[in-house]
Amino acid sequence: MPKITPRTLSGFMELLPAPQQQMERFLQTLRETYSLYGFTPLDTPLVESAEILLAKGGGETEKQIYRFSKGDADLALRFDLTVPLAKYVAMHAGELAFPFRRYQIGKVYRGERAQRGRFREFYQADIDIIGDGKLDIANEAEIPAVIYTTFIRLGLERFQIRVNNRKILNGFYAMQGLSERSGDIMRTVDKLDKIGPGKVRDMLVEDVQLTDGQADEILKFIAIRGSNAEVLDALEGYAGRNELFDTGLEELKTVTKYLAAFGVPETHFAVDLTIARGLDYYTGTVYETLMLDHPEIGSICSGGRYDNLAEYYTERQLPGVGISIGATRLFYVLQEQKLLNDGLNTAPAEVLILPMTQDLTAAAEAATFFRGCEIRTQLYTEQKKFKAKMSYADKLGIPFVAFLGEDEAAQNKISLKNMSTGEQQLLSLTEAANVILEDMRIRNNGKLIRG
RNA sequence: GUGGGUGUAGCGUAGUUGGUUAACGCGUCAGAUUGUGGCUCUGAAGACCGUGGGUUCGAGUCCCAUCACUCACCCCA
Repeated sequence: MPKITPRTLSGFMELLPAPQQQMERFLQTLRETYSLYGFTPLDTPLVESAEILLAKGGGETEKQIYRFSKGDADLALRFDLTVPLAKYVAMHAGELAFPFRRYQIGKVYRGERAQRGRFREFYQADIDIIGDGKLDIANEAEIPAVIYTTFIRLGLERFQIRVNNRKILNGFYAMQGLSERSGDIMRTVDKLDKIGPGKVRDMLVEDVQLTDGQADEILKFIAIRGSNAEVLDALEGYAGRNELFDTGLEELKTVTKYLAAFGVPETHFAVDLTIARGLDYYTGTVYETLMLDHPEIGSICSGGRYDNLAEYYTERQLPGVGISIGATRLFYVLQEQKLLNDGLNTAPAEVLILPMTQDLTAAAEAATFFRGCEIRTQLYTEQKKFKAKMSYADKLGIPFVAFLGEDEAAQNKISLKNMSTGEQQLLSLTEAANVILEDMRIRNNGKLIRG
C-alpha cells in the first residue's frame, strides 16, 4: 500500500515528549501565577461563528483568519482570545461580578506566513480586567505587575516591560494637527528601533506625507529617553496644550507610581514613547515586553487599556485592560536559548517496574502500591530482553527501576535500582516508596513536585 | 499577499569543471554481555538525491516547471 508521507504543517508546533513536558510545566506556571493575582480561568470554543469573530470587520483579521463552512454555517477559528472574551462578557454581563478578572490560556490561529518565532497556531495566555461602565486606573498598573511576576517565576531576568499611553500620542498628534494620520504615524514610529531615526523621518515625509517641520517635531518627541522620571519630566514640557495629552500624562504618572507599589522594580519597566502597537482598539495605557537579549524576536507580551470591549455585541459600556503573553513564541525562545529549567525531571514516571516473570500479577500490584503513594509509576509489560527493558528506562530518564523476579517474589520484596548512582537494594514496597519519595524531594530542593 | 534562498537515509551534513558501487556523523537494529542501562568495540539495515519534464553518450550536479520548506517585507504574540 502506498504511504502518505507524514508531515506537520508549517507554523504549527509539535513537540517530542520531553519538551512537551517542559511546555506543560511552563503553562502551569502561567496558570498558577495568574490565579495568584485573583484571576479566574475561562475557556471558550476554538470555533466561533464568523459573524462574531469578524464583527469588527476589515483589516488584517479578515485577511488572516481561518474561515470555513460546514453545511450552511459560516465558521472561523478564533484569531485571538480578546474577541471571544468580548462576546462572553456581553452575553453573560448580567451574571458576572464586576470588575471581572479572567485568565485564559488557549490556542489561536492566524493564516499568515510562518517565520522564526511566528506561528500559525500558537498559545496566547491572556489576563483581562473588565469593568462595568468604569474601571480604575490602578488596574493598568496591576496588569504589568502580573506579567513581571510571571516572567520572574519562569526564571527570566533579562526582560523589560515598556509602557506608553495612547492618549499622550493622540494628544501630541492633535497638537500638530495630525489626528487623522495618527495610525500611520504610530506604525512608522514603532519601527524606530529597527530602522533608525533617519529612515523613520524619511518614511514620515514620503509615505505619511508630513511636512519637514511636522516630521522633525515627531522625531524630537520620540527622542525623549532616559529614566522614567526624566521622560515624565520632559513630557511636562508639552502639558497644557491639549486636554487629551494632559489626561494621558496624568494616567502614565499614576501607572508608574502604582507599578512600584505592586512590586515591579524600575529596572524592569520603562516609559517608552515609541511603542504604540497592538491591536488598534487600545485607547490608553499600552504595554509591550521584550527579551533584552533577543529583541529580534519582537514582543512576547503586549496589551493595554480599551474603553469599550464589547461595543459590537452590546450597548453596555465595558472598559477593560488586558495583556497577552505569546506563550508559544516565548517557549520557543526559551527552548532555543536553553533557558528552560532543564534540571527538572522530564521523565514520564519516577519508577519503572520490570517484571522478570511471565505472570504480571505481582508487578501490577506493586505498580498499584506505588501509585497509591502518589509516585508516578510505569509497568513494563512487554516480554523483551532485559537489556531492552533497561534501555527503555534509560532513554526516558526514569530515575528508578524496580525489578520483580522470582527471588524478590519469594521474599515479598523488590530490587530497587537508582539509575543515576547505579545503587541497588532489596526492599519491601513501603521501604522502596520511601526511598523514591526522598529522592524526589532532594531533586526538587525539598519540595515534592510531581510531574 | 510581495520578494529572495534551500530541497541528498529517521535527524544533521559531504558530494570537485556533469563521469561509473552517492560518503560521513548522530540515531536505529544485532552481537560482545540469556537478571542490569549509559561508556567502548564489532557488524548490519536504511536514499529510485522533493516531484515532473528537458539538455547530454552520461545528471545528485546544468535548464524549465511544480510542490514543500525557509528568510525578509506587510502585520503581529
